[in-house]
Amino acid sequence: MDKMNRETLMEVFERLYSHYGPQGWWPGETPFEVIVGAILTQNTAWSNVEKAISNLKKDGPLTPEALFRMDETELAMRIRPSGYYNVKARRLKDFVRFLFENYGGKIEEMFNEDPRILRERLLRIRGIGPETADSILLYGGNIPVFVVDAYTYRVFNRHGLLPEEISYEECQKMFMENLPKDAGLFNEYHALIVRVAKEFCKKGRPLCRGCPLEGI
DNA sequence: TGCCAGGCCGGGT
DNA sequence: ACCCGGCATGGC
Repeated sequence: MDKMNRETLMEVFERLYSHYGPQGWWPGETPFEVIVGAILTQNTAWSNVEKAISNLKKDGPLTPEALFRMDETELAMRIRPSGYYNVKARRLKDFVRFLFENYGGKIEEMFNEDPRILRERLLRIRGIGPETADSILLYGGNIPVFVVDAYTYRVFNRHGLLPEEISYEECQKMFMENLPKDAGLFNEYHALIVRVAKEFCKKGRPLCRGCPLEGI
């Protein structure tokens, strides 16, 4: 079951990359927009997040200041298409408050923080768990941390590369200890996993005919 | 028409 | 340390 090693991990990447090419993640114009998207996409289809972000930009650029000023109820109404809009409005407000209290509302200043410390602090914000924190670090700050998500488990488990019962941290460690610490690589790798999962690794479909990882 | 989507929290064992 | 219900919209 667990035949994970450096060679396999790189082989998976090579296959996906040569099949799909670069994915150009994260979809978002600014690091702040990436962070907003990371929170809004929790257990939610990206197409819904796009509508929400579009609503947020309706009358002005999407900046920390704009969200800081916006009434939470108004914010909730705007992000309604992304689902869980009440909890997500609070999560966005909590993050922005954190940003202003600690880094003067400046995203660049936040990413000047030691990544290890920053991850810990992000995790203490309500509504930011391991995946969201790591997405913020990697796709917002270009910091080399590997993002693990439901697709990662499903793809690797279905191809017999990883045991089902494995924690987020363990799974992340597996990737990071066996791959060069390269933000560009981690960026593409995660995006490619999402891509192949959407096409060949849907829930309740054990067979993946034509999957680029077939027979690995 | 139900199931699913790039999670996370809080309360209960 | 896990387990589970709750949170909610839009697409297929």
